[in-house]
Amino acid sequence: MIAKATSRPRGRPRKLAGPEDLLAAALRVFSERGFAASRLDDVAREAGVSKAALYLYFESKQAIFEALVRSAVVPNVERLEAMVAGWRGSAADLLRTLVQAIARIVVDGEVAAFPKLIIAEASNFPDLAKLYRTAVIERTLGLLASIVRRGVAAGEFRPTDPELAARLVIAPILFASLWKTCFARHDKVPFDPAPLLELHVDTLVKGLA
Amino acid sequence: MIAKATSRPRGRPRKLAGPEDLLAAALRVFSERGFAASRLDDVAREAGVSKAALYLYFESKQAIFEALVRSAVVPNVERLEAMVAGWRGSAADLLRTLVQAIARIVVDGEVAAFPKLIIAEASNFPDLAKLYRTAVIERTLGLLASIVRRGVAAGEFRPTDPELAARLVIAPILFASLWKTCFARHDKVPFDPAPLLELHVDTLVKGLA
Amino acid sequence: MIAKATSRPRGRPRKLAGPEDLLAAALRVFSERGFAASRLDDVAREAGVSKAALYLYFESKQAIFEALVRSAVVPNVERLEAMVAGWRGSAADLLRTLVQAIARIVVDGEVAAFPKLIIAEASNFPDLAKLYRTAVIERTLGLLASIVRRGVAAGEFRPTDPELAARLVIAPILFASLWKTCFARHDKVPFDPAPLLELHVDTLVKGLA
Amino acid sequence: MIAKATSRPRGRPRKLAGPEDLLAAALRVFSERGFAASRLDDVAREAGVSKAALYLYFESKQAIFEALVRSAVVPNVERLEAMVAGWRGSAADLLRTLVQAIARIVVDGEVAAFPKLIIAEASNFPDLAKLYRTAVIERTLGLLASIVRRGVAAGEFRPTDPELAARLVIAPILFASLWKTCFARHDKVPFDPAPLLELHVDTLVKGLA
DNA sequence: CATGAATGAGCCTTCATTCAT
DNA sequence: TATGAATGAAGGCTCATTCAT
Repeated sequence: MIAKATSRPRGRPRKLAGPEDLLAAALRVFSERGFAASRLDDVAREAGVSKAALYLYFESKQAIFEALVRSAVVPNVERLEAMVAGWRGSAADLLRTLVQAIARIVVDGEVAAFPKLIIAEASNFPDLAKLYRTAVIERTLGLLASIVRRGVAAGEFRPTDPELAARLVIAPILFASLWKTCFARHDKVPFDPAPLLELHVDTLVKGLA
Repeated sequence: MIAKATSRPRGRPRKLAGPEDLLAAALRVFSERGFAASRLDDVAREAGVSKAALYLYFESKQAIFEALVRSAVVPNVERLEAMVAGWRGSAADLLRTLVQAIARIVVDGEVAAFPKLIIAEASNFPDLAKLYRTAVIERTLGLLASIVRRGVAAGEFRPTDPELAARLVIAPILFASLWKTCFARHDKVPFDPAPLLELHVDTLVKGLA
Repeated sequence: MIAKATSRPRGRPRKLAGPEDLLAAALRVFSERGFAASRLDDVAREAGVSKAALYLYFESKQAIFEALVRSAVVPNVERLEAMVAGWRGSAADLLRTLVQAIARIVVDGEVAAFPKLIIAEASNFPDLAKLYRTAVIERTLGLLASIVRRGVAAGEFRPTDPELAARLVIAPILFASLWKTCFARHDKVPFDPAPLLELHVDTLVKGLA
Repeated sequence: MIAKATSRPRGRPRKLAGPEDLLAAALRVFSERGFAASRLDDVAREAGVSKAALYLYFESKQAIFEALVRSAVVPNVERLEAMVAGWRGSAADLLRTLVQAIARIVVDGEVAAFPKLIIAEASNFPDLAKLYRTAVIERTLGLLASIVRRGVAAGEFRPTDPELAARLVIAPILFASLWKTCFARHDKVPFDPAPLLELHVDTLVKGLA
């Protein structure tokens, strides 16, 4: 939901903590309307600033989007990588944990709209697509592949192409994210990704065993 | 091939058979650039027609999109339903066959861009999203759910929520479609969905057993 | 003076003879305000068209300017060249005639504002400056130099660098043009270029003898 | 050198002596880009000062321009007047000397861009044009006219309208200044005003004799 | 005195849509 | 039926100008 700008006393006083507030506003607006359909006016209003103020911190509309990817998405990937690096249990358990962690980010988190955003704008902004692919997708898939590889090495899983398996792991999470951002609005019973992903991990682990 | 269904007088080479050619052009253009970024100029030029001519058959840009969904996607669903209705083999085999059939449509077919298109525009055109959901997604998921149900009833699969399982079936196909339309352009080795989907069915059937 | 758009019945009917009307309007507006300060809104209003209509015929504001140079200035140079080519009298007489002809174009004519325009925008639009220089200035100077050369050869003038002399011929005409477009507005006695240029030719011819 | 007139306390290296440094910066920037295309940001950066600081000394962008005319141009006129007042030689020699003096200012000097600037902005800033005309042009023309008058009175020149003759004197200098600021950039052989002006004075003196 | 931060107004450009023919 | 010509409504971006500090 897009707020009507936090009421501000009056006049000029406005201390912008920095670009972060603007990015937060942009995240909300882009999530709601998509990138192309978002007007900079909307972003500015959402942030409680003038349109021109956006250009104090960003060179263009697209630059805002790119900064958003870097600031809001990439850190999450790093958190996931740290989690995997420190893991000591079985590959299956790690898979389950990771799936839930990713889902918390990409289905329930504030960046839930990103997959949709990137998919929508990939062809119009190839640079952005490449950035997202390199900085987010490939790193996440690599993480998942490494787990599968670990499971295969440990005899937990049957021999399997880890790159393909990684995509199988991601696919239902992506599905859940997209469902939520595109269709959940009209669901009769509210969409709950948890049982879906539980069944997903169950089935996948069993299927890979 | 789109737009070949409506019977045409045969014989006299018309200037314009009707809306079908326009839709075919729109499909090509929308697939290339996305809906929002496609200019009606482009569609008209691709169809070899004046821009104004589009308005002889369609009320608006969005109406073209909607007609496209109806004409290009819905028939595919009907073909799939027919295939399932006539099936006599095992649920697992049907699943495998159906996955391949869906992938042929949605990954290799000319409507491969539709998932991306719908995802991109769902929030801007809620009516369209609802139409696609009702006419395409839910029918396809229902189809898959019925197969799962059949497999469970036959003892082929362990007891499983068929609605959830249906989503698990679809997810990697959707992934493949989106990958192809959004990222495959920059793949170093050309993206081949076949092995991914094979592994998918293998794993899923095993996991559901 | 910029008119308020010739009253037009009402509604949409408008037959633009072509880009010429737009260029004529642009000439008036640019002459009045200069290129940078002219808004496309003004040009459109002056032409009695919508702003968007300008883009049916020209790619950008600058393109309008360039078209203006080509269409409104270059033909004049060609007329001058023809006049010189056909001349049979003395060099001094030709000089006098040519000075008057140039002045009629560049001081009294509708393109009187061009020297000012080009001078004002030369640094902002180097391409345009180069075009004008090549297509107008150098050709005109070359014309004048050829006359001087002819006069020197005929013993009418003392030996003189024709390129330099050509610039001396032009300078007062340019002065008159600029004075008219920049300062004449506030003259107490209306500015009349004729006696100035007469004295100019007299003095110059005598000085070159 | 601009902005060196107002006495400064001597000794303590101040952060900002006052408006002079700002004007010097403005002169450089305006000369480079022209008035309209110069951003106050550029002027401020060139002066090593914040944009807001400009408003401590000047009311508006235009006010900076006006101050520039007064501070950078007018003193030059006064110097010329002093030179003429003290002259004891022939009118022809004075003419020659004065032409060179003016050219040193307006072709080679740091105010070389002023004619172009004034010409470009005359219609947008009529007040400025009037100021320049009164404070610079008319005084300089008056100076030249007085010399011509002197030469006519002394029998050195034939009877001639001194006001017109003054304009003939100025015209090639103006030409040289404009050529340098607008077109010299693309000259194949570097533009040298000296021979042009030498020929100018020679011819003119001979023509007026 | 000096500035960082912010803004309002404006301009070029685009595009879905319409109308006269 | 079909179109060329035209437009209204926006949207991204710029910049002179102004406060609070």
